Amino acid sequence: MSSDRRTAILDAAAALVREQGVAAVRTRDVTTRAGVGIGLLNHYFRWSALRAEAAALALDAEIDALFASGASPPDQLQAFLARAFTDDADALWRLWIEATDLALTDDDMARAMSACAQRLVSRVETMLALGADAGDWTCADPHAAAMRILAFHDGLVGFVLTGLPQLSRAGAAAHLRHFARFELGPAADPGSNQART
Amino acid sequence: MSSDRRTAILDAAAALVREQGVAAVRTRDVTTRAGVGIGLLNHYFRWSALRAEAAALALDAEIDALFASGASPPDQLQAFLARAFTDDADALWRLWIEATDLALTDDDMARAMSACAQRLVSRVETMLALGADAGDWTCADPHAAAMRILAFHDGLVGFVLTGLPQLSRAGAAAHLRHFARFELGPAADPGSNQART
DNA sequence: CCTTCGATTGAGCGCGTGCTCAATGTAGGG
DNA sequence: CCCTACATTGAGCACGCGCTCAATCGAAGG
Repeated sequence: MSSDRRTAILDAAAALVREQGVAAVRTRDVTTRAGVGIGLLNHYFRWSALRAEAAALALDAEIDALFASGASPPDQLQAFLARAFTDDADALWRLWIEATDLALTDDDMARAMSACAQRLVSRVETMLALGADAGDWTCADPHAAAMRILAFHDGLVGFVLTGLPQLSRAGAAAHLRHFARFELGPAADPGSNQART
Repeated sequence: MSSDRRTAILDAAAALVREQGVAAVRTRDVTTRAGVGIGLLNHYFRWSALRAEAAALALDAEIDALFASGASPPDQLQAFLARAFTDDADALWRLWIEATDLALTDDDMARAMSACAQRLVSRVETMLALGADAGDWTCADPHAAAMRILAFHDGLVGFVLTGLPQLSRAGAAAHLRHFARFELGPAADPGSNQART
């Protein structure tokens, strides 16, 4: 089927968006990368819709990778905390920030990001709930706790990426662990020492 | 002195930026509002520099208003917590988010916002330190606490403004109080008796 | 008065970018 | 072999927007 080219365009868009963020990518970048003519992109997509779909693809893939279904809740939490401030995650968070910002004025992006955000919250929420059930930590209200952890996480990521105000990766990571301990109790602290057995 | 017109342009830019954010305002909007020709704006400014200066003006004024020098630390904290999620503050936070985003690619904005952010942190920091000295609450590391509170605050504001993920103003306010209690101890939250919603 | 010179104006330029559309390619049915 | 229908192409269009620059204004000095 000829939708080879269609998916080629979508994949190229997702890859570029993942690498450079949503703001920097142009239609011509996508068609060049996909090896097709400019017209074909507009035959299959509107740019705002393609851009939104590409961003959602890239982010969903990342979210899925982060919360690997096989891992135990403490391992998932550990992965989440560790992944937050590594430099190879910069492009990802930058994408998140730019997409969020675009969603303020772009309806397609708003729709796509709404699903993404929903998904992320529910992943964190179920992780927290499962961990609480398993006795890994205590968490009275998983949804509220997920919202708080994500809010704090977003704030810290913003500081690290923009430098407004300046905050080192190590400092941000320490703050996030500090907060996780507060939310989930001392048993949940994965960083200082693996005391749990 | 002819710099009447210059300051008229700057004031018009600051007012527009305050009302509509940095992303939506155009050079022609500013010259129209200031009642001058398009050429005069370019005679006195480069757009990126004017936009950055206008944003800094608007934000600095707001920061100063928030931390009125006469108020006691607990009053200042209450004002900060209360001001976070009123609807008339939406435009302000939207401006903050857009300016932060722009700073990623615009050097002028990055410089201006760096000073702004620095200022905000130091205001919160001294408020926390003064309150701790006065026995209003306990705070071992005012700078770190200020960074954490602001990070959490930024994250919540982002959620409320973008709806990604959805979060009510009331929920956000409750979370912020929750966090303040975590940072400063129970003594810091006058409304904490029935704060949970 | 005239001259000079900075302040001021706005039509128009340059450029980036999403998108159009007539032209061309190509595969399948008759 | 033609015909039809869809895939594909890319030069060029439309539009927004920051910025230029020749022209004009106006006040101060002589």
